Amino acid sequence: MHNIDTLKQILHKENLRYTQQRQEVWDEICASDKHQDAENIYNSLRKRQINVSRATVYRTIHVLVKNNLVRRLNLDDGRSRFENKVGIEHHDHIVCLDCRKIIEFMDETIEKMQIRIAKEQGFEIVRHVHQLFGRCLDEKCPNK
Amino acid sequence: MHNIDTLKQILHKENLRYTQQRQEVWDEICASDKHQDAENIYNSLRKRQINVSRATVYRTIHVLVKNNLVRRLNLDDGRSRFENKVGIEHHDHIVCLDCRKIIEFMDETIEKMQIRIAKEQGFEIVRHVHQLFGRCLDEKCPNK
DNA sequence: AACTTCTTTGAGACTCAATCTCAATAGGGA
DNA sequence: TCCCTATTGAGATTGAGTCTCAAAGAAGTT
Repeated sequence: MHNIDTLKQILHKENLRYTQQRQEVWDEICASDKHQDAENIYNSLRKRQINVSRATVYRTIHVLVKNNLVRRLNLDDGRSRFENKVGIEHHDHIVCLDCRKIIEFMDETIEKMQIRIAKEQGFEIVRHVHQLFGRCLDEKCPNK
Repeated sequence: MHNIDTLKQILHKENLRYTQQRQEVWDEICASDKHQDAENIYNSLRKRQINVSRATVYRTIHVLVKNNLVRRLNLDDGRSRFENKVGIEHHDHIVCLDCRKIIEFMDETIEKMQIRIAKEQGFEIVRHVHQLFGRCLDEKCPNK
């Protein structure tokens, strides 16, 4: 399976061992598009009878983030969320303040403009955060 | 002084009392353009012989943020930073990953585009976060 | 397969920003 | 000035995330 090789590859590169726990954490992040936090990931695994500790979940996430398999999202609610990056196009996020629904967006023009703006100020961009917080028009949203 | 009236006004509106501590916290945030965190604000006040507790610093900041006198910045380093918003044009931030220098930027085109993008997805934007993280070319920056 | 070496894991202690508690203090209207 | 109620400060608490260290496990060697 493709996910196994991807993980084995980066673990090898980092001189780390391939373990069942690391595979399970990576699988869990890939299996969901729900921008889970570490506690969710931990609970999902436990619920499926997979023994793994919080410490291992956090430690594995660090490796995955460092090696660009996973992106860390900070949506200003006090905990990090994580999403698979492998085979996924770059995008930013729109978040509903009422129902916490998350929509992804990407605009090539904005992407280019921010690189230019940073360059004008003498910066080489490494990463950026672009998040739009607001209220959605969804019927199921609690503010209706 | 203008800052006193501004604060008295919003405290009155919120049915809160005007106190020396609240004034001092607000003054300290206005006095600096350094995007201070709560601990910095607390320490600066203590250094100037002003008695105030951490709890009061945090509580006052909440009121100021809620009433748009102050903006909370989350620069992914685990604590919030604060900047005066009164009489200040809207802007976003560029941050150097090496020296943590913070530059402000504003682009009217991007501002408009993000409103349009959100609207297309059925969102009314309330606020946004746009941060560019990278490396600056400053001679004094530790990565040189 | 057994041995060896070194990494990883898990349970729980710990950290640190931020929040909460509650008795003592102090606005501010009458 | 009195009274009522909000505010304050010291320290306890919370919660996400990190660290510790003994036990378990990966993987190369014989």
